[in-house]
Parts: sequence; C-alpha cells; structure tokens
Amino acid sequence: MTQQPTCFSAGCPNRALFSEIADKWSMMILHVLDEGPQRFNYIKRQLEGISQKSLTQTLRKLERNGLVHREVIASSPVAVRYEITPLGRSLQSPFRALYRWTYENLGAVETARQAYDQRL
Amino acid sequence: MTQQPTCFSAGCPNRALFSEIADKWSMMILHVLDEGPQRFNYIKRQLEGISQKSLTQTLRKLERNGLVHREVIASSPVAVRYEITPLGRSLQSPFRALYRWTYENLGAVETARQAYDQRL
DNA sequence: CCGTATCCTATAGGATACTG
DNA sequence: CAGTATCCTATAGGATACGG
Repeated sequence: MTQQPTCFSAGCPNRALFSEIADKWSMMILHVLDEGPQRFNYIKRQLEGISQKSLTQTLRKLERNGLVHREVIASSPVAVRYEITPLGRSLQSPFRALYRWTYENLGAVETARQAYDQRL
Repeated sequence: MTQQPTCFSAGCPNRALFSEIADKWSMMILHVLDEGPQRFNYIKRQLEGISQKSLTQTLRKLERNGLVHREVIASSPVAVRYEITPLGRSLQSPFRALYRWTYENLGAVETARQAYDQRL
C-alpha cells in the first residue's frame, strides 16, 4: 500500500465502483447531459448504436449512483428529463482526461498494434 | 461536435480504444508495473481474484496496444518480465484521476444509493 | 514458471413486441 | 414518449488440465 491509496482486494468497494463507472455508455451519457438537461429519446439519438434497453439500464445505474437526476413531467404523452447532478459533474474532468488521452495517443497505439501484428 | 473533440459514432476508433483501455484489470496491472518491471506470477499475486486466463489476455492486450513491454528471459524454468512503456506511463495520470474520484466520492455514491433504494 | 487448450457458465446486451 | 417484458445470442471469464 503506497501513500496514494489504492486497493486490490476483491471486496474493495472502490474497485467495484470503478467497474460500474468506467464504461463507455456512462461516459458518453454524462457528456451529452453536460450541455444541459435532456430527454430520453434525445440522448438515444446522440448515442449511435445504443439499444433502448442499454440506455435505460445505464440511466438507472447513473441515477442510483447519484450522478444523474431523473424527473418525470406529467404531460401527455409523458416526458422525462435527465439532468446531470453536481456529483456527476465532478466526474467529468477525470472522464475528459481519459478521453483526451485516447484522442492524443490513438496514433501511437495503432502503430504499436501494427508492429505487434507483424511479428507473427 | 464541440471544440473539445468527442466522437459518438459507432465506428469511432476513439470510442473503441476507450472500451479497450478503461477496464479494471488494465488499470490495476499498470499500477502494479508502475513500481518497476515485474514477473507474471508476481502480478497475479497482487491482483486478488484474477484468473490466469484473464491476466494473460489483459497483458497481451496491453502489449499489443504498446502500453506494456514483454521480455522473455531464457532460463529454466523460463522467466518473463513485464515492463510499463512510456506510452503506458502516460496513461497513469488519467487513471489515477479516475481512481482518486472513486476514493473521494464513494461515500456520496453510497448515500445516493441508499436514498434510491428506499424510494421503492 | 509461464503459459495454451478446453469446457462450461453467467452475464451483457441486441431485437422485438407490447403498455401507461 | 418512455419505458417494461421476453427471448435469444454472443461474449467474457472461471475452472481445470496439460505442455515447453
């Protein structure tokens, strides 16, 4: 254990939380909601390739973890607003740092892949 | 598309790279290798709960993406050294930022979960 | 010691159909 | 519109056995 607290044990709640949080859809949804509150189908249209089921599941997970607020507006037909919470907002900068890394280093990674694949 | 480049299309290589990179085991392996080059079974002992198969797969993926260097030392029995590359090192700070977030906000997340679960 | 090969199971997640 | 319910498949990943 170093002074920077890290945790490798199987039952570690941080490890579990990391697994829940660091997935593609969560990151993309929070990014969409960063612009402002949005409705279910608007989010769905932004995320090419997501199924309705996956979107619902991911939104529920985000809501349960306190990263997104869900508000039902009683109209006909019903409308639902999803809004990022302050806690969710605080997760943006780590996410952006990771995204920026992929953006800046994609070329290096692809070069490495070609080198690896040609050594076969 | 905002000025901060992000990409939501299904075929986006950044999106794929993010999915490959942002997993629990990759993050933990890079952290272990941050101390210095290590051997297969040492890494395995650090990561409670990982199977040999998963460790091999993840190490290969890291190697292919240029984040880890694998060196076979011809002895008997054979030894293998895994070493983090400069590219791998550059990924550490985004990872640490994400880990730090889980560490600092675990309490808030757990509170949110209790509130959510009691509204049923 | 460091794997590969095989089998097996659990889970994620797409497609589709239906509802308040 | 915003889901829920069901089915179905693909993939991840553990357990085990064996090999260089």
